[in-house]
Amino acid sequence: MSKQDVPLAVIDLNADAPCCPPLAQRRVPAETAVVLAPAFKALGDPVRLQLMSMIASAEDGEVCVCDLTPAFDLTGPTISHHLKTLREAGLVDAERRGTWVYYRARPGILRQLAALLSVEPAPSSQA
Amino acid sequence: MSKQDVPLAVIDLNADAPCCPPLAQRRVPAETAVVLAPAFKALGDPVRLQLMSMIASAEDGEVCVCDLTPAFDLTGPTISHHLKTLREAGLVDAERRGTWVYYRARPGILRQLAALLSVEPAPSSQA
DNA sequence: TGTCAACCTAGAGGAATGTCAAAGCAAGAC
DNA sequence: GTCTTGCTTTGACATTCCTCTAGGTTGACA
Repeated sequence: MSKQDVPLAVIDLNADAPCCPPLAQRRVPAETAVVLAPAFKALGDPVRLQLMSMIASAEDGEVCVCDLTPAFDLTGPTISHHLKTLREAGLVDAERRGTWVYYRARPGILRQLAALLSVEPAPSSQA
Repeated sequence: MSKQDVPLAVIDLNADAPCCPPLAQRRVPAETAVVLAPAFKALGDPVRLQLMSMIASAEDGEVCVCDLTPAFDLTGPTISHHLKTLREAGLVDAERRGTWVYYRARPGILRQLAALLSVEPAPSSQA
């Protein structure tokens, strides 16, 4: 069922620990970039960024699609398409429970992306 | 020279302080998503992710384009195009000094993106 | 079993993106 | 002043993406 036959190499997107040093600390290798770029790309759409936020900030840790769809001026299939993009990027997980489908965030990869973007707290270097 | 006439509203991409609470803490408003999604989109390409990393991790704080181009199997104009994308997303700044053009990272927006993605350190909730 | 609701998949059309070759502009060398 | 080098811009083409309508699949309930 997993459509992603991308060779993950040494990078485990499910791991909770950061996979790589910050982007600003050492040059990101090509293989790492190929694996992580799709995750950023998935967040590169305003609708998906909001979907991701709604899912990740859910109190119960999960959200029903029936709660996501009415929050946008888009049709059901379009929302479904965006959710599929987030799923294939490894950012969320879906589970059908009875009639409804619930989405849940994967904090591991989110943590890795944040770690990759992290910068020294105090700029004070130039300017 | 700044081509971005996007209404930044209350979100200042140049600010050093995070503009918004983490994505997983509270739902990202639509206006915030519209402003920040292009930055993620710009990082959503493996070449640009590597370019961003090379620029941000430069020892002198800046990199000459002449050092960036030979690092990829792409033509000069293509690298220039990707750099323009990073520039328009507000992630880097360019400055011509003599014959060469130097690129420099903007740590402010990088810090904001990292803050938006930040998650609680200890999962320990499920799994 | 039949019917209904919720969600996903398939296919199509228009827009945006990635890449290159060719041309243009700016700065230094002779 | 003219030539050479370095980078960007322009134009073109193939690919990918976003959105929709139409149809399919799964589960609940009478």
